Amino acid sequence: MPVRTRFAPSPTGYLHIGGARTALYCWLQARHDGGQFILRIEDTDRIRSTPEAVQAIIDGMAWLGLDCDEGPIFQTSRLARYEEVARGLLAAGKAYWAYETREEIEAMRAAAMARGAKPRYNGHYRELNAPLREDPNRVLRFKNPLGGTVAFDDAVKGRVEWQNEELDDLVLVRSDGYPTYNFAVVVDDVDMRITEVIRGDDHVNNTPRQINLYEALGAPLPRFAHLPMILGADGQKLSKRHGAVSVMQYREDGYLPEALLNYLVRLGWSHGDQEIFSRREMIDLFNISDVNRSAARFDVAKLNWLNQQYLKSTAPEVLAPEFSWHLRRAGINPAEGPAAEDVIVALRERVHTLRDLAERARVWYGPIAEWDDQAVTKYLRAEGADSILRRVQEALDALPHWTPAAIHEALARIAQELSVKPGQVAQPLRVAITGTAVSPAIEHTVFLAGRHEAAARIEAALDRIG
RNA sequence: GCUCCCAUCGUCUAGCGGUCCAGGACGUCGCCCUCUCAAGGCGAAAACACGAGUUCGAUUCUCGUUGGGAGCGCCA
Repeated sequence: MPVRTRFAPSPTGYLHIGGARTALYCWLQARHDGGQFILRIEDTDRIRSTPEAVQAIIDGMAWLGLDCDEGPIFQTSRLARYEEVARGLLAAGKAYWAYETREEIEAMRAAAMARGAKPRYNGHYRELNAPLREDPNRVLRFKNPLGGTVAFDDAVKGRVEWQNEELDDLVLVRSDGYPTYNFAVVVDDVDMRITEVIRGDDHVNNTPRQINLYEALGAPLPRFAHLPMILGADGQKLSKRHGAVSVMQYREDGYLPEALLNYLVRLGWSHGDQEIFSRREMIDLFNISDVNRSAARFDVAKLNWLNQQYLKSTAPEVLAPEFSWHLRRAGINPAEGPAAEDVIVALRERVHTLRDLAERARVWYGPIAEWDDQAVTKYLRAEGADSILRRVQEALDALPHWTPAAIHEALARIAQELSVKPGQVAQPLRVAITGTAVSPAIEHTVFLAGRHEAAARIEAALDRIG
C-alpha cells in the first residue's frame, strides 16, 4: 500500500509556522516513502473560511516549495459524498437525528460540569429513533460505542488509550446540512486512502472518536502521528507578536525558504549532531517516528544563524533575484548601483537576512543619506587623513583595472609608502565612501561604489574636511 | 472540574540501564585573526524538575508530586 499523507488546513487564516512544519513533515514523509502528498482544504466552516486564506495557504506552500501530488481538494466540493456516508450510517443504525436546542445542550454541559464530569451531550435522542423532520435544531449524531476502550499507537506519542465513557455522541451533520470536522476528515481520509495522518497535537483528543467512526465505516485505520506544538520564545502559545505570522512574512523579513525549512525540520526532529540539511538529506533521513514528544520554542536567533549559513553557501546568482526584490521593496532601484552578485558577496557574512542585506546595500545605490558624525570626527578629520585621501584619489585614478584586488594592492602600497597602518588608509576612505565607519572590506566597499562614484565621494569628503 | 499529553544546558537537541562528573548546535562570555563590522579559529560558563521504587547499577524503566500544554463546540 503506497504511503499517502495529507496536509489539511482550514482556510480561516494564513499559513503560519506551526502549519508550515506540519505541512513539511507530511511532505517529507510522503517523499521519503516515495508516496503521495495531498493538499486538502477543510473549508466546511462556511462562516470563517475565506478565499483569501485559501490563496495564502497555496502561496505559502509554493514559496516553501512543498509541492503536492493531488489537490488542493476542497471539502465543500465533496458535500454529496458526506451526505451519502451519513445516510449509510443512519440506515445502519450507527447514527441518529437529535433535536436539542443549543440552549438545552448548554444546560447539559453545565449540569455535567456541576457534577464534576466532562461537559458533554447526554445521548437523549440516541434510542428514541426520532424520525427526520424539518427543524432548525436538527443534527445527525454518531452512536459512539458505550463501553470498552479505544486505543492507538501514535507514531510520535506512543500508545494512547481512552475509555469510551469519556466520549459523547458527536455531531456528524450540522443543522445547515454541512458535515462537521470530525466527520469530514474521516470520510476524506478513508476515501483518499490516507495512510499516515500527521497533524497537530491539538487533535489527539479527537482521535478516539475518529477511530470509532473508522470502525463504524468498516474502514482500515491509518497510522496517526500527532506533532507537539511550537511555542513562542516566551514559552507561551504562539501569538501575532512572535511567530504566528504568515510564512510569507518570513519572506518579507528576508529569510530563505531553505533556511526556514531547515529550522523547522530541526524543531522536534534531529539526526545525530547534524544541523544543516539539504532538501534531499531531509527527505532521505526524515522519519515521522523519530519526532520528539515535547513542545519546542521558536528561537529567532537560531533561525538567523541558519539563514546566514544559507546566505553564505548559496550561489550569489541564485540569490540575486530575491535580493533585487528586497532592494525594490526598500525603495532602491537595483539598476542604479553595482551588480547584485557583487553586493551579495561583500555583505552576506555581515547580515542574517536578505532584507538587512538590501538595507546595508543602500549606500551603493544612491547618495550618502546620513553622515555618522563620530566617524567623521574620528577618521575623516584625523591628522593626515586629507593627504592620505588625496594619495588614494590619485592611485585609484591611475588604476588600469577596477577590481577589488587592484584596489587592495593600491591601498596597501600607499600605507607602506607612507609608513602608516592599513587602518589609517582604510578608515578615512571608508567614511568617505559610506559616511560611516562600518562596511565590508575596504577594497569591496570602494569597488562597489564604482570608479566614478568613488572619486566623487572622495572629493566630497575632502571638501567636507575643509 | 474531567480526559489526554509533556518534562536533559537560556533555546533546539543527542542519549534508547553501566560507554555520562551527560555530547553537539544556537545564543552568551573570553582569547586569536583583523582596515571597521562581520565571518572564521580556539576556549569557557551552562542541564538530567522533585520524591519514591525496580535494579548490582538509573538521565534512561515504574509510580507519585510539582510544573507546563492540549482537548472537553452544530471551529478546525
